[in-house]
Amino acid sequence: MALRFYNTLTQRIEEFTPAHDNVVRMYTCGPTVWNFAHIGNLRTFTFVDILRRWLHARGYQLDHVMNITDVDDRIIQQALAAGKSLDEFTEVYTAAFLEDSAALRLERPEHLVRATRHIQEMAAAIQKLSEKSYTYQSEGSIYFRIAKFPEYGKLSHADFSGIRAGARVDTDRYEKDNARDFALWKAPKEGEPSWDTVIGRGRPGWHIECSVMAMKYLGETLDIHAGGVDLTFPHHENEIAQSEALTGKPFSRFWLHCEHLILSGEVMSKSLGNFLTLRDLLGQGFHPEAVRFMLASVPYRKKLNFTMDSMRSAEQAVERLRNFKLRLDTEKFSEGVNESLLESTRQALSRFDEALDDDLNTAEALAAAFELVREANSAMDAGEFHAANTQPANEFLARFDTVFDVLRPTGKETGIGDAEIEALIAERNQARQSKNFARSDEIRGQLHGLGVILEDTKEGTRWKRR
RNA sequence: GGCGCGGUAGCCAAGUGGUAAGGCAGAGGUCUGCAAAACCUUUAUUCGGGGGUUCGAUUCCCCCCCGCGCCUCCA
Repeated sequence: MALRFYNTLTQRIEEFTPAHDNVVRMYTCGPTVWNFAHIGNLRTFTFVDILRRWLHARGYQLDHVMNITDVDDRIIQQALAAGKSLDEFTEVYTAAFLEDSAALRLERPEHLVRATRHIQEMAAAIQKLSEKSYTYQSEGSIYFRIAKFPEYGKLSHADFSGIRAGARVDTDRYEKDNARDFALWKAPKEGEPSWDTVIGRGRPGWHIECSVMAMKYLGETLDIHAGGVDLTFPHHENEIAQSEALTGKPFSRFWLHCEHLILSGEVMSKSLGNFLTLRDLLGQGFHPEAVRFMLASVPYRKKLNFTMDSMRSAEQAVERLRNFKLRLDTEKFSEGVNESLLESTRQALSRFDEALDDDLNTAEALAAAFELVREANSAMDAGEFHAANTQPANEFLARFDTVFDVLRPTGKETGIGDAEIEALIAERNQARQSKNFARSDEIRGQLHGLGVILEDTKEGTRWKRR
């Protein structure tokens, strides 16, 4: 079956192909750089990465824009409190975000764009919306009038026609005609950053940046727009309203939303104070690949229940896969081929592909991988894994790793080179021969301290870094 | 109240109208100088509860219970 995704817009699973040629035009909402990203944020970015990689594996080229929101209320507030300029302040967290992304092996989008570098374009877009009478001014700010956009609500599937301010909507705070109207442009305030533009001095509202930057780099209709579920409303709904009011064309054909990461029964969030950063986990000794595995292993439309156990579990699971790879690379297999295993390998591959085609079912894809690992291990144990089975197995792992990318350990400065390790192992084996177990255990312990783990097998000692 | 998601073994978690994937942990075993590491085997008569449809439901329908999210800044 073909590649298909659940589209929030239609609430259905739909077959996906790009609208034009072979290029997928995709926009995903990136971080607001006012703090470190927590692993809930990173889950969404990992989902985007898996999406990218799978589209790529399926033969598509990518033209992907991710924004960095570097101006909004929280940022301004924090920067002010820190006594820093907006740029000085956001630079720190932008760099941190890029570091985290690199640690998690998230592919870099073709365009990583910053809101503050597109202020004039936003102003121009707002001006155009005003010319089309989609806006009104109030106390120096400019609002989008949703009553002018009848399709408002089509993404979140809510009916906003019977307009009534909800009990929890603070109607006093803004001078708005309708509680759901949203700010396109905010009046300048003393001590806050603002820009001079064709529509006057001020700063942009949150939603306009995505519409403007998406269309600037990708055109009026995107193939895919993705982000976290909590952005569905109002952010993405507002993006649709603005963009489609502007162009009269559908803003995006597909809308994909990643579910939340849950910690102790609640959504991980800064405001609840129950958040963990990647740095926290790495500080506890977890490997970045294990974090990546943990985040990728639960299909994106399911809530991910985070526990320290799930972290340890991920760590072990990655190790199991690597051990298999190590065996494949180091053991000597007799000539010939195990036909039945060859067939299993083929089946594992098609099961893997089919799973990811099915709205990125990563759990199912992993099951295909682990089942093959077990079968191949059993064959190896029984001496029924033959030389000609090596390449197909390696090809499977290569396919697996183009998406999951966890097999290669993140290089650490262990302070010991391969040759040195080999030499110590040779010395240890001599010591073992002469029953000098004190010395052999000493070497084992020494290497262990350097993150090198020895495995004594029938075929001799092999080692791996951990 | 509106919209949406979910409740499957100790934990995480797939899945299908035809009799429960996978990972971790646990138990047993193989290997080993001892270990470690690794590998293998094993672990839910049962899928929140109650009805219904069906030859057959965890999977479809109805009701109920529980948890969560969005509806306000939020990945």
